[in-house]
Amino acid sequence: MSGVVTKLIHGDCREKLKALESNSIDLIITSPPYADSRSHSYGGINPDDYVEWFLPISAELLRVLKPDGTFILNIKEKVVDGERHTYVIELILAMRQQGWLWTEEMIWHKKNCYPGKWPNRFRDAWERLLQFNKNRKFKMFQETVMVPMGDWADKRLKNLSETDKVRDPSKAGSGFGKKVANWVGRDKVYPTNVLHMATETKNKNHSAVFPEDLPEWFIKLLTQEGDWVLDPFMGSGTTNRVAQRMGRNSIGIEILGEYFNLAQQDIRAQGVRLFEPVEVYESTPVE
Amino acid sequence: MSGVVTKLIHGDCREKLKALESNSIDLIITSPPYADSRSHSYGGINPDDYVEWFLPISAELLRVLKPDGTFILNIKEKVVDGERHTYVIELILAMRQQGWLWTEEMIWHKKNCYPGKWPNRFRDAWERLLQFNKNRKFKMFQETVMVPMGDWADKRLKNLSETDKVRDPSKAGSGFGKKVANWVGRDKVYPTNVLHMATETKNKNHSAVFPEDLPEWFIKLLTQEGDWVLDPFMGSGTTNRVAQRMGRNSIGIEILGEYFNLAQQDIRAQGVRLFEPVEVYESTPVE
DNA sequence: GTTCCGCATGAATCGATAG
DNA sequence: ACTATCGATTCATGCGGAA
Repeated sequence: MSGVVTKLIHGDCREKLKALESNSIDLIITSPPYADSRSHSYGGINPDDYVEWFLPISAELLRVLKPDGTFILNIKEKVVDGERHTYVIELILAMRQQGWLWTEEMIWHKKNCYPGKWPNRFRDAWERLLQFNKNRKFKMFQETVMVPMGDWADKRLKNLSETDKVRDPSKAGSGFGKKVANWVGRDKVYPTNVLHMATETKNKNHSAVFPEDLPEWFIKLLTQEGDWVLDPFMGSGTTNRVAQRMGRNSIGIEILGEYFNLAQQDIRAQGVRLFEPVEVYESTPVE
Repeated sequence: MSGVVTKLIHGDCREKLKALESNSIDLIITSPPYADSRSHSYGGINPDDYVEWFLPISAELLRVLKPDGTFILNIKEKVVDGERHTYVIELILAMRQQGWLWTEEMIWHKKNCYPGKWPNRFRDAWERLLQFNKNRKFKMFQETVMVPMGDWADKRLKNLSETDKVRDPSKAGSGFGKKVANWVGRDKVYPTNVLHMATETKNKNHSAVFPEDLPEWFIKLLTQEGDWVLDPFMGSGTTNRVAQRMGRNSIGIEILGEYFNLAQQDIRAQGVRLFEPVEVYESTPVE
């Protein structure tokens, strides 16, 4: 049985990333501190300085990612002076200058978003899941995240008409045609780029409420067993805990001792439960 | 009874907007041709030229909008060379330079999105609904779009991903039940900034499938009866038809004679049905 | 009149082939 | 090498006709 390595690093990712090997990571997935939040850890980055702050980090991430790997960045801009701040879209432009490809923007629809009422806006129920790559070709295992077909399929596919059995080109000349017969016996369809996931309600004393479903979905989609996953803003270790459970090696970096200890504790405990050889590396203990 | 004015203008909005009075419009809502589409009308704007093409138009829109009015821009970037193109986010930055405030970005989740399978991306199930304002203070009537509890619960349940229901029924079930308890006695809730609406597939001879629900939602939220609504890219007149039905005056501009005639026909017919005085202005007839 | 069921339709994208 | 065209793939919805 292959052992799973979960490496936890305590420190500032701006420093610690430099020690990682180039082209060694299959998937980077992280939810960095949004501007002006978690002010106790990374010093409360001013929205206007956010791009400048993040670029050195994304440069290191570009270096450590394998050519066919993927970087998933979960982020959302804050409201500043009644406007959505532009640091996220500016970051996208700057990262492209850096060499990243902006492959896709998926939506995390938060089904149970934070309650509240404001006079001129509604509750914010979504966050960006920005997908960046080093190359147009990258690893993706779509069949691992297929979902059950909608209810319509039962009735629709019960008995097929003649046109269903052949390829029926669209009348509108869009070049689109359908062959319904291909769908018979299929019970699953590919998902879309809108993910419906509730936020985690169990309070982990971590400001970012990253549900386990989220890293799990991307780890399934973008890695195989034995691959390497990195979260440079580990927090309480959700990504690494999921990766360990799924047989992926992972690295997590966290600056705050409080979170680092929490993550280390959880992941060690899970390693024991999993009955499989798990090595937990760690840097100097934190008190 | 107050008459509703629906003014339809045939021509290029880059020209026709100049004739409109400054500070006269309460709500602008439009879905401009996306880059490289509708090539037969606006000449198929190249993605790289999109910002440059749109800025003169948004400048006019800024002029005609009332200080407390709102501009809702429905748009989505294409994939070019395997990447999401950046013209939309560049447009946001450029419009802010022009004097617009980028108040919010809402998501239109298209429940029945275009089918297809590609090796490195999933089906695109969402579009941007960008909200721009001239001032931090603007008109908004939130209570008009409150969702009945039943509806809300129905929609929420429907939008739970199937995997969630299957994977962890107990958790999902209990979470939902708990929430429901909080809503007892309340009959309406505020919506979020994620709108779940299906595209219209009925044959309208118009490529853009703008569901009536979409303008209706924003017209309710951002205008009152007698207010003025503008759609500079009218298409087959969905926005104006809805505005007329809701007792709002409106202006629609369309460059293509085919769509213009379609819109004019529909809106006249509806005016008769509504039993209320409706004036339909039009420019030179199109054959 | 209701419900049921068949079916065309859509702001799509990729890769291969042709000019 | 670079652009233009073409074929392949795919799923939820609302309409309209049938039961």
